[in-house]
Amino acid sequence: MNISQAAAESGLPVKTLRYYEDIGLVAPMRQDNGYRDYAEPDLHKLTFLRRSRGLGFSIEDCRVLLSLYEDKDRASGDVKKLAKIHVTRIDQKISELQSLRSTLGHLIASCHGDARADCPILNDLAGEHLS
Amino acid sequence: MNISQAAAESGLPVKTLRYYEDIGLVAPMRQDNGYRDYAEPDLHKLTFLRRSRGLGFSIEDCRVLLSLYEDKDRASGDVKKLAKIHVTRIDQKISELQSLRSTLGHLIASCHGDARADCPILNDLAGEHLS
DNA sequence: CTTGACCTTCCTGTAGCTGGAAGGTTTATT
DNA sequence: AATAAACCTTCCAGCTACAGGAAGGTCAAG
Repeated sequence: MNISQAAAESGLPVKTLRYYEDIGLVAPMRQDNGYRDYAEPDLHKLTFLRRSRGLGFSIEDCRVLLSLYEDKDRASGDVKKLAKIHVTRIDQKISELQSLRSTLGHLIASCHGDARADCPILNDLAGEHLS
Repeated sequence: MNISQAAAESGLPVKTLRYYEDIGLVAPMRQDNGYRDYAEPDLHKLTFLRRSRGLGFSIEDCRVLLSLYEDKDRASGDVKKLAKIHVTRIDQKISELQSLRSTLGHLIASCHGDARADCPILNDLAGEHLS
């Protein structure tokens, strides 16, 4: 199967498939003319990657997940551990963003937002309340 | 003032100060020996940048904010508008992350996480429920 | 006079691709 | 058969916002 069809079936861009081969994630066979030839197992791996990337796992996470996926003797505990670490990172990111959102929300609420020059948002960014 | 002291006072790394000069954000004078010479207005701008970056504004956002900050005739509405757009982006990111977190949470809860090979997380990533 | 702490510029690398150039192959149309 | 369109290939550059490090100049202390 040519690269464009593999891209269509996996839901990933053509460029991404070539990139994944470059970094050693999914290396398809080659046809006589040098074109990449994606087989069923390759397609499964690509779909697996699209989904795990979609869940925010890094490429290196995916590399581990993929090896676990292909290792029929792996322990599910290994996978769960990785997923838990990932959830922790996500939770941390969420709370950071919520904190930012709160601060910005207050600043926006305090700014009259008209044609006048006085702006509490800029004043705060400049650290005016400190000097 | 030398770069390392400017870094200490602004709370930004030395590397970042040089970078900000490269991209035309804060360009200090030079001493006779070629060393950068940061003056008060430069320090204010650096602090402004540290704070706005800390609130998650992109460098290009900061460039606009900085020009508004230096424009004594600007309208506070312009600043408010930019801040609101930024809040929208943050809200979107938060809800994406919450959705991810929820999906991952369900997967983790469904995985017994022991030494057995059967793993609902990998099964889901592989799209097994579809085939 | 040397040591160490500064400072300079320049080059490379990070994550995860995306876009484009230059060129070969295959397929469809004329 | 010729040509055009649509594929495919490799390789190189660029994106964000810096960080790390090499090679070399400058300055203050002992």
